[in-house]
Amino acid sequence: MPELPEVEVTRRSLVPAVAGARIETVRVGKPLRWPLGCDPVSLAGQQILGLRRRGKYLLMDLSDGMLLIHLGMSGSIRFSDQLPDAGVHDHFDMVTDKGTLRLHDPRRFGAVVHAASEADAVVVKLLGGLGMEPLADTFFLPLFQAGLKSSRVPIKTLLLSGRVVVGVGNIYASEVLFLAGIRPTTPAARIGAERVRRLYEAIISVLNRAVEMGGTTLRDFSSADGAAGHFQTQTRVYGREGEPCHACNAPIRMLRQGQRSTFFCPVCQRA
DNA sequence: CAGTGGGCCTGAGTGC
DNA sequence: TGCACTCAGGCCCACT
Repeated sequence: MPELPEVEVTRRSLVPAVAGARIETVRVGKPLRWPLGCDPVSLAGQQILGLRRRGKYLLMDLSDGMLLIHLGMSGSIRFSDQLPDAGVHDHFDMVTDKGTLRLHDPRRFGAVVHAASEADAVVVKLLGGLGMEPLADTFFLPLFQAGLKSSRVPIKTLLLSGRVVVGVGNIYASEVLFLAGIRPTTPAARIGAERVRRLYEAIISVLNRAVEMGGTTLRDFSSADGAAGHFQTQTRVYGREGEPCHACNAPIRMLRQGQRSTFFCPVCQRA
């Protein structure tokens, strides 16, 4: 589910709830992708100082150390002072004096990982290879251009890898390539400067708009206060195989790249 | 070194 | 109704 917009929507809905809260107890359920890396009891008494985001990771700053939270494919976070008893897919509960933060994740590709500090080896391992933040003012076109130039991988695959720019997942990758008029299979290095610029701008505008619309809710994503997103009504190509392109009426096509489906318009995306 | 594919999990949907 | 199979929003890691 969660690509950058969904994680950012989660972060924004969570900040007012958790900022300054004091942790009382932590309960972990079934194993997630990685172990927590600390005794849950050691988190009790700590204060939540802030909640940042890096790519699709949420970074929760504590009075001593931090937590890296990833939603994987099926994760979502709720925060409330009156949650029901934990269900079979609720694998992390953090009770604070302001309410309970709960990670719900049926597929358990998500994770909550403790790090002693930003310099902790686990932070380097998980965040070290990440590309530029597309919604930050550090997302520079020349660097983006250089990143594409140095790779012969299909552009869709490169976007998904997060090595050049982070946060563009399977839905938004198809969408931004459509807006830029680029075929998903085109080797990144072979895209002309003008189309690279259009792609750069499409990434910024699509992700921003998705955040404004509360993210994409295909199945069960919701923000921390339970609100569903609406961007799924805006997708031009994703999930529309066989349906007419909104721009030219040609049927949208689907193909597989690295076990992930890609949607594109064969007419609008020629280069 | 760059690039590819397997695997981690569960649930929903499809076709027989 | 049941079973086998495919697919789903991500990403690390072993391999070529």
